[in-house]
Amino acid sequence: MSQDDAGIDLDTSLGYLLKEASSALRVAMEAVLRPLNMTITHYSCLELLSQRPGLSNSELARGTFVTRQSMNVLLQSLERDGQVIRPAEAPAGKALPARLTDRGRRSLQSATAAVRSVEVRMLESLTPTEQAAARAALRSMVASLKAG
Amino acid sequence: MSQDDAGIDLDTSLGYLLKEASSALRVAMEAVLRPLNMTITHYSCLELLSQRPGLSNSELARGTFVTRQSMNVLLQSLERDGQVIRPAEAPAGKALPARLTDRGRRSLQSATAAVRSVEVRMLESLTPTEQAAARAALRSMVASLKAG
DNA sequence: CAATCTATGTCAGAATACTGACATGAGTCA
DNA sequence: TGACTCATGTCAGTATTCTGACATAGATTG
Repeated sequence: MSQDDAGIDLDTSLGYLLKEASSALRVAMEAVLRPLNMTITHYSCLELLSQRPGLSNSELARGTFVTRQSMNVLLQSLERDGQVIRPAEAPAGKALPARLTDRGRRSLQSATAAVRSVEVRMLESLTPTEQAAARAALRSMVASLKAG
Repeated sequence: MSQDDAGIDLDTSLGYLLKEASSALRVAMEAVLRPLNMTITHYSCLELLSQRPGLSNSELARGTFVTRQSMNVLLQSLERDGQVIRPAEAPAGKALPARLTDRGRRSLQSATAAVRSVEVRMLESLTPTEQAAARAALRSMVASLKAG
Protein backbone atom coordinates (compact mmCIF):
# COMPACT_ATOMS: atom_id res chain seq x y z
CA MET A 1 0.00 0.00 0.00
CA SER A 2 1.45 3.33 -1.04
CA GLN A 3 1.61 6.26 1.33
CA ASP A 4 -1.15 8.06 -0.55
CA ASP A 5 -3.59 5.29 0.19
CA ALA A 6 -2.69 5.03 3.86
CA GLY A 7 -5.27 7.55 5.06
CA ILE A 8 -4.66 10.30 7.57
CA ASP A 9 -2.03 9.43 10.18
CA LEU A 10 -3.94 10.07 13.37
CA ASP A 11 -0.80 10.20 15.51
CA THR A 12 0.65 13.19 13.68
CA SER A 13 -2.31 14.80 11.90
CA LEU A 14 -2.74 18.40 13.01
CA GLY A 15 -6.39 18.21 12.03
CA TYR A 16 -7.00 15.30 14.37
CA LEU A 17 -4.95 16.94 17.10
CA LEU A 18 -6.93 20.14 16.68
CA LYS A 19 -10.16 18.22 17.12
CA GLU A 20 -8.78 16.41 20.15
CA ALA A 21 -7.69 19.67 21.78
CA SER A 22 -10.98 21.44 21.15
CA SER A 23 -12.85 18.40 22.44
CA ALA A 24 -10.79 18.38 25.63
CA LEU A 25 -11.40 22.11 26.04
CA ARG A 26 -15.12 21.65 25.45
CA VAL A 27 -15.35 18.86 28.04
CA ALA A 28 -13.43 20.93 30.59
CA MET A 29 -15.58 24.00 30.00
CA GLU A 30 -18.81 22.03 30.18
CA ALA A 31 -17.66 20.56 33.49
CA VAL A 32 -17.17 23.97 35.12
CA LEU A 33 -20.20 25.62 33.47
CA ARG A 34 -22.70 22.88 34.27
CA PRO A 35 -22.89 23.74 37.99
CA LEU A 36 -23.77 27.28 36.87
CA ASN A 37 -26.58 25.98 34.64
CA MET A 38 -24.85 27.36 31.60
CA THR A 39 -23.83 25.88 28.25
CA ILE A 40 -20.74 26.92 26.33
CA THR A 41 -22.74 28.78 23.70
CA HIS A 42 -24.74 30.51 26.42
CA TYR A 43 -21.55 31.64 28.16
CA SER A 44 -19.91 32.66 24.88
CA CYS A 45 -22.90 34.81 24.01
CA LEU A 46 -22.81 36.64 27.36
CA GLU A 47 -19.02 37.10 27.22
CA LEU A 48 -19.23 38.50 23.71
CA LEU A 49 -22.06 40.86 24.64
CA SER A 50 -20.13 42.03 27.68
CA GLN A 51 -17.13 43.02 25.60
CA ARG A 52 -19.01 44.27 22.56
CA PRO A 53 -22.37 45.64 23.70
CA GLY A 54 -24.91 46.15 20.94
CA LEU A 55 -23.95 43.20 18.78
CA SER A 56 -26.80 41.85 16.66
CA ASN A 57 -28.08 38.29 16.58
CA SER A 58 -26.14 37.50 13.40
CA GLU A 59 -22.94 39.05 14.74
CA LEU A 60 -23.24 37.02 17.95
CA ALA A 61 -23.77 33.89 15.89
CA ARG A 62 -20.59 34.50 13.93
CA GLY A 63 -18.66 35.25 17.11
CA THR A 64 -19.76 32.04 18.79
CA PHE A 65 -19.47 29.87 15.67
CA VAL A 66 -23.08 28.78 15.45
CA THR A 67 -25.79 29.61 12.89
CA ARG A 68 -27.87 32.74 13.35
CA GLN A 69 -30.91 30.48 13.75
CA SER A 70 -29.36 28.75 16.74
CA MET A 71 -28.31 32.04 18.28
CA ASN A 72 -31.80 33.41 17.76
CA VAL A 73 -33.29 30.55 19.81
CA LEU A 74 -30.75 31.19 22.57
CA LEU A 75 -31.31 34.96 22.56
CA GLN A 76 -35.06 34.51 22.87
CA SER A 77 -34.63 32.30 25.93
CA LEU A 78 -32.11 34.75 27.41
CA GLU A 79 -34.58 37.57 26.84
CA ARG A 80 -37.34 35.58 28.55
CA ASP A 81 -34.97 34.96 31.43
CA GLY A 82 -34.08 38.65 31.71
CA GLN A 83 -30.38 38.30 30.99
CA VAL A 84 -30.47 40.16 27.69
CA ILE A 85 -32.58 42.95 26.21
CA ARG A 86 -33.24 43.92 22.60
CA PRO A 87 -35.21 46.90 21.34
CA ALA A 88 -38.59 46.20 19.78
CA GLU A 89 -37.61 48.05 16.63
CA ALA A 90 -34.33 48.22 14.78
CA PRO A 91 -32.59 51.60 14.95
CA ALA A 92 -31.30 50.98 11.41
CA GLY A 93 -31.83 48.16 8.98
CA LYS A 94 -33.15 44.99 10.57
CA ALA A 95 -30.32 44.31 13.05
CA LEU A 96 -31.43 44.48 16.68
CA PRO A 97 -28.59 45.52 19.04
CA ALA A 98 -28.56 43.25 22.11
CA ARG A 99 -27.31 44.27 25.54
CA LEU A 100 -26.74 42.54 28.87
CA THR A 101 -28.98 43.33 31.80
CA ASP A 102 -27.61 43.51 35.33
CA ARG A 103 -28.86 39.99 35.80
CA GLY A 104 -26.96 38.90 32.68
CA ARG A 105 -23.81 40.53 33.98
CA ARG A 106 -24.16 38.71 37.29
CA SER A 107 -24.60 35.39 35.50
CA LEU A 108 -21.51 36.06 33.46
CA GLN A 109 -19.30 36.95 36.40
CA SER A 110 -18.85 33.51 37.95
CA ALA A 111 -18.80 31.87 34.52
CA THR A 112 -15.91 34.03 33.40
CA ALA A 113 -13.91 33.10 36.47
CA ALA A 114 -14.58 29.42 35.88
CA VAL A 115 -13.62 29.56 32.22
CA ARG A 116 -10.50 31.57 32.99
CA SER A 117 -9.36 28.85 35.39
CA VAL A 118 -9.77 26.27 32.62
CA GLU A 119 -7.70 28.32 30.19
CA VAL A 120 -5.00 28.84 32.82
CA ARG A 121 -4.83 25.11 33.41
CA MET A 122 -4.69 24.43 29.67
CA LEU A 123 -1.65 26.67 29.30
CA GLU A 124 0.19 25.83 32.51
CA SER A 125 2.92 23.83 30.78
CA LEU A 126 3.54 26.29 27.95
CA THR A 127 5.98 29.20 28.05
CA PRO A 128 4.81 32.60 26.79
CA THR A 129 6.95 32.05 23.71
CA GLU A 130 5.32 28.71 23.02
CA GLN A 131 1.90 30.24 23.52
CA ALA A 132 2.72 32.97 21.02
CA ALA A 133 3.86 30.36 18.51
CA ALA A 134 0.64 28.41 19.00
CA ARG A 135 -1.41 31.57 18.49
CA ALA A 136 0.43 32.36 15.27
CA ALA A 137 0.02 28.82 13.95
CA LEU A 138 -3.69 28.71 14.75
CA ARG A 139 -4.26 32.09 13.12
CA SER A 140 -2.49 30.88 10.01
CA MET A 141 -4.63 27.76 9.89
CA VAL A 142 -7.83 29.78 10.26
CA ALA A 143 -6.79 32.17 7.51
CA SER A 144 -5.89 29.36 5.12
CA LEU A 145 -9.12 27.48 5.77
CA LYS A 146 -11.29 30.53 5.30
CA ALA A 147 -9.44 31.53 2.14
CA GLY A 148 -10.34 28.21 0.50
CA MET B 1 -12.52 48.03 36.08
CA SER B 2 -9.52 45.92 37.04
CA GLN B 3 -7.95 43.48 34.63
CA ASP B 4 -9.35 40.53 36.55
CA ASP B 5 -12.90 41.64 35.86
CA ALA B 6 -12.33 42.27 32.18
CA GLY B 7 -13.34 38.80 31.06
CA ILE B 8 -11.50 36.71 28.50
CA ASP B 9 -9.71 38.76 25.86
CA LEU B 10 -11.12 37.25 22.69
CA ASP B 11 -8.38 38.70 20.51
CA THR B 12 -5.59 36.84 22.27
CA SER B 13 -7.30 33.98 24.10
CA LEU B 14 -5.92 30.65 22.96
CA GLY B 15 -9.14 28.99 24.04
CA TYR B 16 -11.17 31.19 21.73
CA LEU B 17 -8.65 30.77 18.93
CA LEU B 18 -8.76 27.00 19.38
CA LYS B 19 -12.52 27.07 19.03
CA GLU B 20 -12.29 29.30 15.96
CA ALA B 21 -9.76 27.02 14.30
CA SER B 22 -11.71 23.85 15.00
CA SER B 23 -14.87 25.55 13.76
CA ALA B 24 -13.17 26.56 10.53
CA LEU B 25 -11.84 23.03 10.10
CA ARG B 26 -15.27 21.58 10.77
CA VAL B 27 -16.90 23.86 8.19
CA ALA B 28 -14.26 23.02 5.59
CA MET B 29 -14.57 19.29 6.22
CA GLU B 30 -18.36 19.39 6.11
CA ALA B 31 -18.16 21.21 2.79
CA VAL B 32 -16.07 18.49 1.13
CA LEU B 33 -17.84 15.56 2.83
CA ARG B 34 -21.40 16.68 2.11
CA PRO B 35 -21.19 15.82 -1.63
CA LEU B 36 -20.16 12.31 -0.51
CA ASN B 37 -23.21 12.08 1.78
CA MET B 38 -20.96 11.76 4.80
CA THR B 39 -20.74 13.58 8.12
CA ILE B 40 -17.49 14.22 9.98
CA THR B 41 -18.25 11.62 12.65
CA HIS B 42 -19.18 9.13 9.95
CA TYR B 43 -15.89 9.73 8.13
CA SER B 44 -13.90 9.67 11.38
CA CYS B 45 -15.40 6.32 12.30
CA LEU B 46 -14.49 4.76 8.95
CA GLU B 47 -10.97 6.23 9.01
CA LEU B 48 -10.38 4.93 12.52
CA LEU B 49 -11.70 1.48 11.64
CA SER B 50 -9.52 1.40 8.55
CA GLN B 51 -6.37 2.04 10.56
CA ARG B 52 -7.32 0.03 13.63
CA PRO B 53 -9.59 -2.84 12.57
CA GLY B 54 -11.50 -4.50 15.36
CA LEU B 55 -12.08 -1.45 17.52
CA SER B 56 -15.17 -1.68 19.70
CA ASN B 57 -18.04 0.78 19.82
CA SER B 58 -16.67 2.44 22.95
CA GLU B 59 -13.15 2.68 21.55
CA LEU B 60 -14.48 4.25 18.36
CA ALA B 61 -16.44 6.74 20.44
CA ARG B 62 -13.33 7.80 22.34
CA GLY B 63 -11.36 8.07 19.12
CA THR B 64 -13.93 10.31 17.47
CA PHE B 65 -14.68 12.38 20.60
CA VAL B 66 -18.37 11.53 20.90
CA THR B 67 -20.25 9.48 23.50
CA ARG B 68 -20.52 5.73 23.09
CA GLN B 69 -24.28 6.20 22.76
CA SER B 70 -23.85 8.46 19.73
CA MET B 71 -21.34 6.09 18.17
CA ASN B 72 -23.71 3.20 18.74
CA VAL B 73 -26.44 4.98 16.74
CA LEU B 74 -23.98 5.62 13.93
CA LEU B 75 -22.61 2.06 13.93
CA GLN B 76 -26.11 0.61 13.71
CA SER B 77 -26.86 2.72 10.64
CA LEU B 78 -23.51 1.82 9.09
CA GLU B 79 -24.25 -1.85 9.69
CA ARG B 80 -27.67 -1.48 8.07
CA ASP B 81 -25.96 0.20 5.12
CA GLY B 82 -23.39 -2.58 4.83
CA GLN B 83 -20.32 -0.45 5.46
CA VAL B 84 -19.42 -2.08 8.77
CA ILE B 85 -19.86 -5.54 10.27
CA ARG B 86 -19.87 -6.68 13.87
CA PRO B 87 -20.09 -10.26 15.15
CA ALA B 88 -23.35 -11.28 16.79
CA GLU B 89 -21.53 -12.39 19.92
CA ALA B 90 -18.54 -10.91 21.71
CA PRO B 91 -15.36 -13.00 21.49
CA ALA B 92 -14.47 -11.80 24.99
CA GLY B 93 -16.28 -9.61 27.47
CA LYS B 94 -19.01 -7.49 25.90
CA ALA B 95 -16.95 -5.53 23.36
CA LEU B 96 -17.90 -6.25 19.76
CA PRO B 97 -14.98 -5.75 17.34
CA ALA B 98 -16.13 -3.79 14.29
CA ARG B 99 -14.61 -4.08 10.82
CA LEU B 100 -15.03 -2.33 7.49
CA THR B 101 -16.65 -4.14 4.59
CA ASP B 102 -15.44 -3.64 1.04
CA ARG B 103 -18.28 -1.19 0.63
CA GLY B 104 -17.09 0.72 3.70
CA ARG B 105 -13.57 0.83 2.32
CA ARG B 106 -14.84 2.21 -0.97
CA SER B 107 -16.84 4.91 0.83
CA LEU B 108 -13.77 5.86 2.81
CA GLN B 109 -11.47 6.17 -0.16
CA SER B 110 -12.82 9.35 -1.70
CA ALA B 111 -13.52 10.83 1.72
CA THR B 112 -9.90 10.41 2.78
CA ALA B 113 -8.71 12.19 -0.32
CA ALA B 114 -11.12 15.05 0.29
CA VAL B 115 -10.14 15.43 3.93
CA ARG B 116 -6.47 15.25 3.10
CA SER B 117 -6.88 18.16 0.69
CA VAL B 118 -8.47 20.20 3.47
CA GLU B 119 -5.61 19.46 5.84
CA VAL B 120 -3.06 20.36 3.18
CA ARG B 121 -4.80 23.66 2.60
CA MET B 122 -4.94 24.34 6.33
CA LEU B 123 -1.18 23.93 6.62
CA GLU B 124 -0.08 25.56 3.38
CA SER B 125 1.32 28.66 5.08
CA LEU B 126 3.16 26.87 7.86
CA THR B 127 6.72 25.58 7.67
CA PRO B 128 7.42 22.04 8.94
CA THR B 129 9.08 23.62 11.99
CA GLU B 130 6.00 25.69 12.72
CA GLN B 131 3.80 22.64 12.28
CA ALA B 132 5.94 20.71 14.76
CA ALA B 133 5.66 23.56 17.25
CA ALA B 134 1.89 23.63 16.84
CA ARG B 135 1.72 19.88 17.38
CA ALA B 136 3.77 20.14 20.57
CA ALA B 137 1.67 23.00 21.90
CA LEU B 138 -1.62 21.25 21.19
CA ARG B 139 -0.38 18.03 22.82
CA SER B 140 0.63 19.99 25.89
CA MET B 141 -2.81 21.61 26.09
CA VAL B 142 -4.55 18.26 25.76
CA ALA B 143 -2.40 16.74 28.49
CA SER B 144 -2.97 19.64 30.88
CA LEU B 145 -6.73 19.64 30.30
CA LYS B 146 -7.07 15.90 30.79
CA ALA B 147 -4.90 15.98 33.91
CA GLY B 148 -7.28 18.43 35.59
C1' DC C 1 -15.99 -17.31 47.32
C1' DA C 2 -18.86 -13.18 47.40
C1' DA C 3 -19.02 -8.29 47.00
C1' DT C 4 -17.58 -4.46 44.56
C1' DC C 5 -15.88 -1.83 40.90
C1' DT C 6 -15.19 -0.78 36.12
C1' DA C 7 -16.24 -1.05 31.33
C1' DT C 8 -19.38 -2.18 27.79
C1' DG C 9 -23.70 -2.30 24.73
C1' DT C 10 -28.07 -0.59 24.34
C1' DC C 11 -32.66 1.77 24.80
C1' DA C 12 -35.30 5.97 25.57
C1' DG C 13 -36.01 10.82 25.95
C1' DA C 14 -34.18 15.60 26.15
C1' DA C 15 -31.26 19.18 24.56
C1' DT C 16 -28.90 21.47 21.08
C1' DA C 17 -27.66 22.85 16.54
C1' DC C 18 -28.61 22.50 11.81
C1' DT C 19 -30.95 23.14 6.94
C1' DG C 20 -34.67 25.13 4.42
C1' DA C 21 -37.66 28.83 3.74
C1' DC C 22 -39.77 33.43 3.79
C1' DA C 23 -40.25 38.44 4.41
C1' DT C 24 -37.95 42.72 5.06
C1' DG C 25 -34.52 46.62 5.01
C1' DA C 26 -30.39 48.65 2.77
C1' DG C 27 -27.21 49.26 -0.79
C1' DT C 28 -25.88 48.81 -5.96
C1' DC C 29 -26.40 49.72 -10.60
C1' DA C 30 -28.24 50.07 -15.21
C1' DT D 1 -36.87 54.74 -10.67
C1' DG D 2 -36.84 49.75 -10.69
C1' DA D 3 -34.48 45.36 -10.58
C1' DC D 4 -31.04 43.05 -8.28
C1' DT D 5 -28.07 41.49 -4.61
C1' DC D 6 -27.02 40.96 0.09
C1' DA D 7 -27.68 40.71 5.06
C1' DT D 8 -30.87 40.17 8.69
C1' DG D 9 -34.62 38.18 11.86
C1' DT D 10 -37.56 34.55 12.37
C1' DC D 11 -40.45 30.28 11.90
C1' DA D 12 -40.67 25.34 11.11
C1' DG D 13 -38.90 20.85 10.73
C1' DT D 14 -34.92 17.71 10.81
C1' DA D 15 -30.70 15.78 12.40
C1' DT D 16 -27.30 14.90 15.58
C1' DT D 17 -25.55 14.53 20.03
C1' DC D 18 -26.19 14.38 24.67
C1' DT D 19 -27.82 12.70 29.55
C1' DG D 20 -30.05 9.14 32.19
C1' DA D 21 -30.79 4.45 32.93
C1' DC D 22 -30.34 -0.60 32.94
C1' DA D 23 -28.28 -5.21 32.31
C1' DT D 24 -24.16 -7.78 31.77
C1' DA D 25 -19.09 -9.40 31.52
C1' DG D 26 -14.61 -9.22 33.54
C1' DA D 27 -11.37 -7.66 37.07
C1' DT D 28 -10.41 -6.51 41.79
C1' DT D 29 -10.59 -7.17 46.56
C1' DG D 30 -11.89 -8.43 51.19
